[in-house]
Order: sequence, then structure tokens, then C-alpha cells
Amino acid sequence: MKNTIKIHRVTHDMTQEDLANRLDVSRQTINAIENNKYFPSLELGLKLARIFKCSVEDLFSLEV
Amino acid sequence: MKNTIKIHRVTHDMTQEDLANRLDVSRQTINAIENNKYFPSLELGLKLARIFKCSVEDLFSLEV
DNA sequence: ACATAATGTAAAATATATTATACATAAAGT
DNA sequence: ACTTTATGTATAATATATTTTACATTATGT
Repeated sequence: MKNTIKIHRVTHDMTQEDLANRLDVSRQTINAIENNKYFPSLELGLKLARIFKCSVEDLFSLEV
Repeated sequence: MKNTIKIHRVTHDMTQEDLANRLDVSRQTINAIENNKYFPSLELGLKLARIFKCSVEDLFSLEV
């Protein structure tokens, strides 16, 4: 599974901390997701899509 | 968070066990998700959307 | 009524996501 | 060069998803 969080975040001119605050999660969580340490929860995925005004599938894909 | 898994599953004429097998998870996992015991992982959410040929947002929504 | 299939549910165990804290490095501004 | 901001990383602790096993209940078919 890969994701495009970092691209969207930078496009939206946000730091990892900015994004973490908007989502009410820790900065480490954002960092870990961007660096593929683990996959976020479905709830976080939906919230991220909402913030970036795109679909969950735009952010995450199953294919490696 | 609510979901429409059961509706899609029944529409596709599958039992909880059928779906569990296709996803390679236990039947209890499907049952728990349908009955809102917990939210599935993002990976499961993406796989469910793929099976039902719809978007993750069609299956799960953040609103209560 | 009986048998079978499908579903609901529960408790303990395991896997994984997330937090907290902390420190190291890189980038940017002055 | 110095300071500040942003990012990468590590470890231990906590929260949550998932499995396993098992049994109860509901629906369906005969």
C-alpha cells in the first residue's frame, strides 16, 4: 500500500504538525504514515480525504 | 461512523462467510463491522470497495 | 417438528495503529 | 555561523482491530 499524503500536504502548504493538529493526532502519526511505517485507520483516511477534498482512493492504493 | 456493508453484501448475494473468505478475514470481523462494533482497517475498507465496485466513501461515512 | 444454514455474541489472545517522550538531522532565515 | 523550524527516527506504553473458539439465536427448507 502506498499513499500520496505528503504530496497533498505540501500542496496545501501544511507542515506535518499543522496536519496533525487538524486531525487531532500526533505529528509522529503523520510522519509514520508518510514514510509508510504503517497504514492509518479508516477513520483517519476518511478525515484526510475530507481535508484534501479528494477521495480515499486518491490518497491510498492497495497496490505496492 | 456508519457503513453500508450489509446492504452491499446482500445485494451481491453473499453470506458473511462468503465475504470473509473473499477478504481473507474471519466471519466475526465482517459481523462486527456490520454491527458497528469497531471500524475496519483502511486496507479492509479499500478491499471492500474493490469487491463491491464502489468508493470507500460509498461504504463508510464519518457522520453518525 | 426437525435439520441446516446464517447470524449474533462473548471472552481471551494476538497484531497493529497511535501516543508520548526524546533526540538527531536537515532546511530556512537572519 | 547561529537560531529556529521542519522532519526523521527510536523505544516503550496504550488503544484498537482482528482472530480463535465456542455457543446461542434466528431464518430457511423439507
